[in-house]
Amino acid sequence: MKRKNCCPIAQALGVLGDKWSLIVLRDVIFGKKRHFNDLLASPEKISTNILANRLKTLQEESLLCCCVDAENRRSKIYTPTEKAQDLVPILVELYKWGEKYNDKVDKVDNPSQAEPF
Amino acid sequence: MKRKNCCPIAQALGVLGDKWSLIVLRDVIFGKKRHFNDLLASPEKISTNILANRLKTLQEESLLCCCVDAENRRSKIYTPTEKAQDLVPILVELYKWGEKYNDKVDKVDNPSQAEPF
DNA sequence: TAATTCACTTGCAAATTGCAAGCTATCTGA
DNA sequence: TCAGATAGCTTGCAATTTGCAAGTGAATTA
Repeated sequence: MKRKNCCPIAQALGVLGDKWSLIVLRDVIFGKKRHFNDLLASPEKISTNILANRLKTLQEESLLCCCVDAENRRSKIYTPTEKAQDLVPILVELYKWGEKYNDKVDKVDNPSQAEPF
Repeated sequence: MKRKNCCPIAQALGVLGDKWSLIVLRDVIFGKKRHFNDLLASPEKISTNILANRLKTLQEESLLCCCVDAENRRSKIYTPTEKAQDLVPILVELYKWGEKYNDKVDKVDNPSQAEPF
């Protein structure tokens, strides 16, 4: 979704306004997850093709950088850029809003998954 | 996208994490747009079926309420709830991030559309 | 060297989006 | 009063995106 000549909100949403980008960034920024399989393991259950695609586009948007693990060359390390770190206030506000309004969704049904993420 | 038993960020994104919901809410909250055709006219060019669908789901999520205009009964008035007003900090942070990182996208090509939204 | 692991890729079905046209109830002007 | 015009949708259909399962190839470990 290209959004030229738009307000900054629409421009931000052009990069972040999909189902998965902010979930991946949450895990990289707060969860300190660095590997493909770490990111796959989050409770939202992203599928492998979507994750691979999101990692690609997030690199194209300069939100993640990727390097090969020096000690295990089949493993790649994804790290957030400063541009991604600057998403922290957005993620914090999303957290606060989600906590205020959506946090009563069947906590009881499966308490074993009650951890934040 | 139902996101039970998830962190508040994922729960918030379950409601807001699509291409259009936050654009519509931006126009209702900041643009003070109240009618279907006002919302259709935003520069992002949402189509009628998507707008109708979003207005429906945003009502189901208690983010908008809808009433008939007393003076023009074919017209409906959509107003943001308190739950929607509480999205202001999220929209502000999105604005700031979008302004910082994505605001250099061809301003020159069409300066007539340089207004925020 | 055989099995395992990591990071994907592929194929395909289902869901969502986008575009254009049409529809119904209300309203406005002659 | 009655022929447009207008507001808010709905419908049909093609294109794009998502989701699931299975498979691939290089690197690593047993």
